[in-house]
Amino acid sequence: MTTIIEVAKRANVSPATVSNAFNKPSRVGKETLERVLAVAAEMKFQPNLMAHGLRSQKTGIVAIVVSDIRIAYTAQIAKGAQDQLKQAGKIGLITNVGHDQENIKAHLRELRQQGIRAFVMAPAPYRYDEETRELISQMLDDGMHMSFVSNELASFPADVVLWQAQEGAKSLVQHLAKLGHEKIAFVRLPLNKSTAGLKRYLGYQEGMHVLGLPIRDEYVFEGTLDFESGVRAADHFFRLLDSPSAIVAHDDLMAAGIINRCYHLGIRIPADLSIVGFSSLDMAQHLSPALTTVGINLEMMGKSAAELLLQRLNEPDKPPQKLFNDYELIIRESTGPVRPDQS
Amino acid sequence: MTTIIEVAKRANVSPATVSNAFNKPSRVGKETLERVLAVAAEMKFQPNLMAHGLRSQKTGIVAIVVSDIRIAYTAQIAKGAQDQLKQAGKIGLITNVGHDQENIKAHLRELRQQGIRAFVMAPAPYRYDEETRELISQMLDDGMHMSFVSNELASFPADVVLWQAQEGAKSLVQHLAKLGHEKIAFVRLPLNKSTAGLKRYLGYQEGMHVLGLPIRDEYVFEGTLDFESGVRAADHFFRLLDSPSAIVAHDDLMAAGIINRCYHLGIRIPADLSIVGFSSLDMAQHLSPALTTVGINLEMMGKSAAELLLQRLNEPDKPPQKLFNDYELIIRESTGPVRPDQS
DNA sequence: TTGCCTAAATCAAACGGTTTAGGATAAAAA
DNA sequence: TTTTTATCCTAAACCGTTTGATTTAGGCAA
Repeated sequence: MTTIIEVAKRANVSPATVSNAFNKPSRVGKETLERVLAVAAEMKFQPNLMAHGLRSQKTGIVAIVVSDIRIAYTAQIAKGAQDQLKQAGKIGLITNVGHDQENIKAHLRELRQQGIRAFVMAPAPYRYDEETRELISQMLDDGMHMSFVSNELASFPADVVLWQAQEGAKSLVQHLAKLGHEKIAFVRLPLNKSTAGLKRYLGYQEGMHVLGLPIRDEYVFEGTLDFESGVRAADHFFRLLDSPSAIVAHDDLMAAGIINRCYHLGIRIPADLSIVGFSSLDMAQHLSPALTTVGINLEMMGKSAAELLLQRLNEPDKPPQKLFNDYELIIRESTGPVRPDQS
Repeated sequence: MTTIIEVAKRANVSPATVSNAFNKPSRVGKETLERVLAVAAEMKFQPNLMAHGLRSQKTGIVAIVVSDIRIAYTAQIAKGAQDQLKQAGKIGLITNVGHDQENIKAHLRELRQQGIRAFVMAPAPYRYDEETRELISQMLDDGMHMSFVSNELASFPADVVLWQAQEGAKSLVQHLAKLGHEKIAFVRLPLNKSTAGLKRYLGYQEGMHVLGLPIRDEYVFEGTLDFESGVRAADHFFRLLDSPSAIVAHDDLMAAGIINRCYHLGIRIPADLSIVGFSSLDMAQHLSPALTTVGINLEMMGKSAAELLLQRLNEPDKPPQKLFNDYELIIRESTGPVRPDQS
């Protein structure tokens, strides 16, 4: 383990100068700077994280706070953020806080206690409650830096990366319309429960409106974010006298549930019914049929969030930014032209 | 931020005693110990990780080294390990090293340089090459502690947690046999590429042997660990004059590929064909049909690995342990009785 | 020459714990 | 009573950096 002192000796300078060479290059003469850096590189010197953190009260560790790393959605964001941080010489500590609010707060407080001052937060698919938001707000006031990957938290005075969920939903509807569908149903989340849920539903509404199609009450089913909801939604729709020819599901997982129900009922996709979802699952492409979906490059979103954070660390007083990532309509097997007798 | 000094003052002892109370309780009188601990708890004292690490050269940080956190298999193990470590007051740093061997080595070296001395390693689904194994070997010699979640690394003198892959494969074959299947095919990985691949194949062989069923060359297809291989395997089997009535796939992802091919060919599952896989995907349950599979509690495996590591940290000279986790046969929708004309 | 200013490099004191060596006290042994 | 031993506790050094204060060395004007 080469320390700063050894480097200093070898370069004929004091440890302080070596430190400055790394942290405040401007304070060091050009000549010396080069020499020190060269020696450090040669000796493969890497500043000790502990010592650095202890003294400077800045850890170089950025916490990537996620709700459930087991979910592909989350994992991709986390990976993207971690990669980006690593590239900037920082360590991204992926922290799994679950969705119990007490637990979340305890985690955040512990991280703060440990001197971690920078956070990438990706709460989805869960949400933070009022108290937790209060804590976050406090932390921001205390000078911590945070960058959110979430629609929910867009109101905080911090950097946020999100995507045009509403536009995405609209483009799904338009894709279906182009295939001749008019009886398009939607499986949504409770509107007051999730901003993402609302956005997607509004997009559906808007899409239908633009096309001059009516939104029928019985074509909107409200469920929760799971497979089972898809199954129930399917049952609901098929029980209608005039059942839809296409279904937009709030999430891939719900779409998978619908597909499963169709499988059991012998309903052919896309011959009898078209289905689309919103990309959360890597697996969507491996379903049978493979799911048409609106995809977001989650890894890129993680990267962006980390990048915003890094910028902020350098320039703390920059006004908060909102970054919109592009979505992409991924057409796969689950959508096809409407059956003539259905339209 | 309450420091050890404040606690010391409040408890009328020296900082050293507080430190001892936490780290070497036996060195402290019963009376004092209780008082100190009580005061510490009351003040919500948490030792500063940096300071602790700096002085003691033990970080309290355990690196959880995975190849790709985006894969559900990996994420579950990582989560389990992290939870367990957290419970023991340590921080589990999930580190995504990818599968480029140079990168892996660089990562490991960096972690070492940072004073991290304890590792949970879960390389799957990738492997470490000879050079990387050499480095790991060195690190073990240098006194680092490692705990592996992998069949591949069972030969190292370190703790390993694995599962009875061979038995699992056998139980799949037996399940199919009980349903009347005799023409059972297998999709395997190249045998020299992965220990897991070999184990599962051997289990298939053994299962067939016990049942007195022949293993036909044309019923064994060799592929790689992806969806596409499943598709190709399906095509191969269906081209046979006497095609199998059941397929065992090395992995759920391959099984998903087979299912997809059947979907397109109009082959009904399980009426015409039964399919089973090995649990790697959370999504297996969301396929249509839901996949019968051999499941392992990956989170538990992660927990176990962390637990072994923690034990070793306390007792460095314990002989290395191998821990076998139980598997579970999860019967879902993709298997059913053989068609009379098929047997 | 003297004085003043600036830039570059150094010094020494933290940061918040752990560890080592040793001091005080009390109990046990001589 | 004195010496030894064991038990608790403490003072001070130390881990590897950073950081304000301080020194040193030049450059330039007066």
